[in-house]
Amino acid sequence: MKSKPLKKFQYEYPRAALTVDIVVFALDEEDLKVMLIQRDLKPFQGQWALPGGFVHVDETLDEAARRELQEETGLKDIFLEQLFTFGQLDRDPRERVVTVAYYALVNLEGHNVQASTDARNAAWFSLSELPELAFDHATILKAAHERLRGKVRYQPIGFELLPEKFTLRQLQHLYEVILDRELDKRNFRKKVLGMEIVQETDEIEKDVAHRAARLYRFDQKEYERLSKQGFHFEI
Amino acid sequence: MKSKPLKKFQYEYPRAALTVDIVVFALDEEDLKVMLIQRDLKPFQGQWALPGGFVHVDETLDEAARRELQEETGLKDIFLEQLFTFGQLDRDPRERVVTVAYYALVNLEGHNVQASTDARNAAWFSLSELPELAFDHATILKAAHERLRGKVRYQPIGFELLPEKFTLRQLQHLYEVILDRELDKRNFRKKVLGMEIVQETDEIEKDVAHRAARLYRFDQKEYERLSKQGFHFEI
DNA sequence: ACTAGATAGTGTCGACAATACACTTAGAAA
DNA sequence: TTTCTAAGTGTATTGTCGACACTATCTAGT
Repeated sequence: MKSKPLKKFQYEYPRAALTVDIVVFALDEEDLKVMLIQRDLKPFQGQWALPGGFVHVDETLDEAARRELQEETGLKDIFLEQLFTFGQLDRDPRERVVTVAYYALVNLEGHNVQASTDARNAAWFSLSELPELAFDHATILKAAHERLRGKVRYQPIGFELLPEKFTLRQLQHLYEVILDRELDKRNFRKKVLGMEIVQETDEIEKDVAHRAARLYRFDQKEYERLSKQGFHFEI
Repeated sequence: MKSKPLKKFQYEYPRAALTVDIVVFALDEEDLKVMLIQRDLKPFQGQWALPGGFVHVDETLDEAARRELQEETGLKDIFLEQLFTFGQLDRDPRERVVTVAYYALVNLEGHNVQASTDARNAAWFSLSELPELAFDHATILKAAHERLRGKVRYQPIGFELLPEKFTLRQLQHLYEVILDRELDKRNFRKKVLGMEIVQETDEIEKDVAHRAARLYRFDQKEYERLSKQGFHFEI
């Protein structure tokens, strides 16, 4: 049996533990997905939870979030943004734990999650078919979803959910899924192509059983240039 | 001399200290103001800083923010919202301190700050005439200012900066100061009165050396009712 | 070779919202 | 009574949003 470690870090007043939790969104043909981890330790053993863990004392919050994400899901170099900090007293049954929640956006094609993590433990869930979640993770997930819905309309973060080259149909589908309403194809194209941040490529999609659509690319540089001139993205 | 307290709270791993800091905004005739506290302890002794302090292990983050606000400035029952959590490694020279930043909005007429705090220590500063700030508080203040500018346009939080009854001129002035641009009087009135959340009272302003303007009141109930029906506030 | 099936791609019109713009009215002070 | 200051009010123009339907292109199947 492993001996109990010494508790050698001492403070004058009790301190909350600090964690990060990450809501990772991805998109497939049907739906918005979120990545969950099945817990193998108590509490909530066996239940699904957001990826996350304790913040080390020598790393920033962003670093902690990226580290945990890579350790638990294999994902790295993805869009990651702080969401909110949750500090309810009873959110962890063991002791006082404050968690800084993040949300991340990833395109499924570019990042193979299965290859880099234990497949028994990590899985994508459709937002409409969530299992019961550990801790207050359902609350966190809901907040992340609301943030995404709100933010996607006036900041071009949605592109993070798509491969580098995408069709306008994919882009429209993305907004339809996140905003949960149908959009008019012609009006959508008019609007997107009217902004000069979506760049036509000379490629078309492949392996489709119908007329192939043109591929476009998001022009980050141009977006930043226009933003400085007061341009305001909006869908 | 006071004896050194015992360090009786022990943990297996080192823990960051957790604080809250609050950016309190108010508005006067000219300008947007922020409340600062002059520090009487090291580090940054004598320098100006945001009100704030350590989170107790038995209180939520919101509770900590409200408690610190009342202790240090006397302000209570005011609009308060979480802003962002700052976790740079070197933001406090003593040790690792993570701070959950809040911003607050207060109307100067309704809350007498001077009466309830040590006047040597707390003061309002115009955003254009800030002193050098302790820690990373300049960064936090900037983030709060940006959040306010962004949020005031699509959520009716600006009213928190005005007295219960206000003239449309005051309301317009508020938006002009926060958004930092001039607005057209007729268009502004048309828009505000067109939304049904600003309620005419039968009073007019007093003690002005010109024609007195009508006073209006923000109708929170009506706003909530309309919001549920999909109404979207926007200035 | 032809057909069926599926999605790509395209323009106009009407409704409503945003903007620009100037004079009269009311009250206080001199 | 005059002057000063801000309150209060309407219209015309321009720009944006939303509704709406057909032809073009490619693949797969017969």
